[in-house]
This record gives sequence, C-alpha cells and structure tokens, in this order.
Amino acid sequence: MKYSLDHKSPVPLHIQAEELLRNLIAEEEFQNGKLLPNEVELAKMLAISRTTLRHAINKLVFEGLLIRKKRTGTKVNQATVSSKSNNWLSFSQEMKLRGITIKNFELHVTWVYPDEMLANFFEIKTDRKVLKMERVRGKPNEPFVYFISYFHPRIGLTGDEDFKRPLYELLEMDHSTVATLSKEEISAHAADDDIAAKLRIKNGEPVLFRKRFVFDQGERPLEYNLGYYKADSFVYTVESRR
Amino acid sequence: MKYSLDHKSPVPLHIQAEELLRNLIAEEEFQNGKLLPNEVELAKMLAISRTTLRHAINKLVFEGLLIRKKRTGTKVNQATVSSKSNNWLSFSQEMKLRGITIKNFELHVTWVYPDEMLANFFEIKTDRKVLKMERVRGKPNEPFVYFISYFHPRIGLTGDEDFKRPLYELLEMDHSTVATLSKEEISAHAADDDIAAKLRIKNGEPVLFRKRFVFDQGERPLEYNLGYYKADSFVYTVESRR
DNA sequence: TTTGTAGTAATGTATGTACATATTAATTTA
DNA sequence: TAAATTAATATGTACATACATTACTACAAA
Repeated sequence: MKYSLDHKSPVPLHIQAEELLRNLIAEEEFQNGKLLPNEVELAKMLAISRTTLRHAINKLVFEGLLIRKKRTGTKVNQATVSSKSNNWLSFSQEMKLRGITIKNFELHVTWVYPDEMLANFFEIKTDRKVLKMERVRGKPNEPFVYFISYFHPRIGLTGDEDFKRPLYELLEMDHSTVATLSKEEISAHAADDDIAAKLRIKNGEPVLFRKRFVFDQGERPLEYNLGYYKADSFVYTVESRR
Repeated sequence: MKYSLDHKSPVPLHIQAEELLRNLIAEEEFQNGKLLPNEVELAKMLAISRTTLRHAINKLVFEGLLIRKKRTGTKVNQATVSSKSNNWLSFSQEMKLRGITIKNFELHVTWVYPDEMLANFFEIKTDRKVLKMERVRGKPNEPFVYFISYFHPRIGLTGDEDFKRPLYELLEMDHSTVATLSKEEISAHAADDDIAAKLRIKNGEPVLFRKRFVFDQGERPLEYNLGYYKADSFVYTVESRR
C-alpha cells in the first residue's frame, strides 16, 4: 500500500490525504481502535502542513468515520466499523464494496397484469400491463438473492434495456427518473419450494425477505420490489436518529 | 433575526457562523435559489477571516445543504429534502400499536464481563463489568422475541430497576440518558438450540436477527442489543430518503 | 486518602497571506 | 458576425503561525 502523497499530481493534496486516510483506517489495527499517528507527526510524514491534513481529517470526522479526542488522539469511530449508513447503493455497488463479484444467473423480463395490490400501489387499473423483472444473483458459484421488480409504466421502460447496468443509474440517465424515497419492510421467512429452488437451498431454510416500495421526488410510485436473500448472506443496516 | 457574531462568546466563531448560515439559508429568498453573499464579502460582514467562514460553509457543503460553484457563488442545494424516518418506538409501544398484549416470559439480569467486541464498543476495559439483561417476550400463549441487552456502566443502572417499564422511558426519566442514535443490522438466521428453546420453535427454523447499537446525544455508546424474532411475527419497516 | 496544582501532549480555533483554477463576461480579432 | 482571446471574479488549495482548550499524569499539600 502506498503511504505517501504526490505533490506534483493535479489532485489536491487534501484529497490525496483523505484518500490515504481512508485506506489507513481500513487497516485492521485501526479498525480495532488503535489511535492514528498524531496530527503533527502525520503531517510531517506526509510532508504537508497540519492545516491541510486537518482539512482531510475533518471531512472524515464530519462523515462520522473518525472520532477525535483531545489529549488522546484520533481513531476510527467504532460505531461505524460494521455498518454503512447509506442503504441507497444498488445491489451491485453494495457487493462490489464488499469485494464480491456478482453474477446474474437468471434475468427474466415480461409484461404482466398487476394484481389488486400492485395496481393499487401504482394507482393504475388492473388491465394496464406493467413490466416485471426477475433475477437471481450471487457469487459465481452460489446464488444468494432472488429479486422480483415491477416498474410503473410511467417510466417508459420497454423491456429491452440493458438491465446489467446499475438499475438506478439506468433510470436516472435514460429515463430521467430519480428514486428518492423508499419504504421497506424486512422480515424472516422459511423458503417455500419456489424460492428454495431459485436459491438452491432446502425448503424451509431461512431467508431474509425485503419488500420495497420506491417513489420519485414527487412521491409518485416507481417500483415495487421483492427480494429474497439467502440467510447469512446479507445484512441489512439502518441508521436512525431522533 | 440576529446576523452578527459575538467575538467574546466562548462558542467558537466558526460554530456561530455555521449557526448563522443555517438561519440564513432558511430564509425564503435563499431557499428559492438566491446566491449567498460571496465569501470575501460575508467574511467582512461577520468580521471573521475568510478561512473561518469557509470552515463553517464547508460543514454545510459536506452536509449537502449548500452547493458551491466557481465564479458563480454559493447557494442552497435545491435537491435537499430532510428525511428522518422514525422507528423509535419501544417494543412494547410498537406492539401496543398493533393491538397485541405483551407478556414478559423471562427477565434475567446479571453483571458480566464484556467480551473483546463489547468492551471495544463501550470503550471500556474487559475487566469492567456491565449489566446484561435477557428477556423473552410475546403474546400470552407464545413467545416471539428473545432480547439480550448490555448497558454501558456510565448510565448507572444497578440491576434493581423496574424493567417492566418501557426501557427508554426508564433511561430518560431516572438516568437522564437519552438514546438519540441507533445503528442496526438486520439479518435472517436458522435458530440454534438455545434460541429455539427460548422461542419454543424447532432448531433450524428461521429467525429474524437484529443487532442494535444505541448511542446518546454525544454519540457515546449506551446499549448493545441483540434481538431474535420468531419468523413471521415481526416486520421491520424502514423509510429512507436521499 | 483525598484534594489541589503544575506540566504536558494532544486537538481546537483563528488569522493572514498567496497563488491556482474554473467559469463567465467582455473584448478583440479574423 | 462569429470565433478567439483576455479580463474579471468567484471559489479552491496551501502554508506558516499563534494561541486556546481539554484532559491526562504526576506530584505535592491538606
């Protein structure tokens, strides 16, 4: 790992420093609570001024990644070690972050009539077809999620899109539709025959089930999404404040 | 509205400036997209250095409240909508809301030595005992949750409290401790012997597992909580906005 | 044993200064 | 007139410097 800055690079030093710090605090010893080198030292090591270094550290402190304590030092915020507050990453982004390569096992797109509930959510009639997408995803050798998504006709999807691209990117770029609000319900269930087959597990084994209602800026319904996650393969994290 | 800073106050200028900016950008004209006064001007107006002012502005920019553009100026981020989901009901409140009467099956309180992870989270040494509370709760005829809680010694619990009272009320009333931030991790698992016995289900049956880190206003760790929910008895709901 | 006090090591606050860079607006040039 | 150039103006980056505050340590005094 490279622990020095390039003073000739066009990338600002405080950005480089920030990046370096991110790598640094990913290291085990710091994850376990070891103090970072003190600012004066660190600034000397990186050959930048303390002000510039602090600029970088500040950003991470604002982000909640680091915690400073006078007379003690700066260390990784233990509260964040295991969780990532942002649950707005797409599945693929999330997995990439964890260093897992994703394979799409199945990808099945059809037009279907919505049931009562779905028509209700989308605020359309049951004779108006909607796009349904099913996919099974996971590591190259084991599937661990089975997704079912229904999209509101308003979006204008044809079904011929490249669904291998990150979904929310696709919606934003090509359909200028921005998913802004999501309401989710998470529960645990025993897998039925269908789900068990998709995830290659036994009937009755536990799955994490997530139902998700997605809305755009105007709180208009966009997507209805069901996700069945193989147990132990997925942890859902939430951060809330009052 | 007061638009000047108190240079004699013990409150740091950049904090005062930040506060002032928050008020400023709450004003209608700025909400509607009007540019803030430029940095040099504003610094002069507030009688602080540009560096200090920038420090304040930076915080709001990191927060996503303001947007800067070179040669143009700084203005309120139009895209910002404040969220704040509220899953802050206590278990009993939650259940009451659903019309379910709660019975406490077991309630076991002990003092134990924290393991490595817990000591780390609480930022204490492993030879400092912490209060551990276990309880099984559910409907009169069937248990459906098994909770384990560890409380930070700082709170000052003795173990003789009336834990039948709502927990967060107890903390607020009697120990002036307010739980403000929680980070949670939710996953599905198969029940092991212990859990199965507590919940009166079979080994291997699905449970929803929730790990919860609770903090006070100062982001100091308060409680570490593990919850095993019998499948189909509990749905976790989340609302998030970006 | 407790309480007070001085030292010290870390972060926290604040300023002044200088130059870089991006973008718009004005001006010049083809 | 249209394109290219230049100027102006806002933010962006970076440094050196100084003193304040906090909280821990150690030792002395009550």
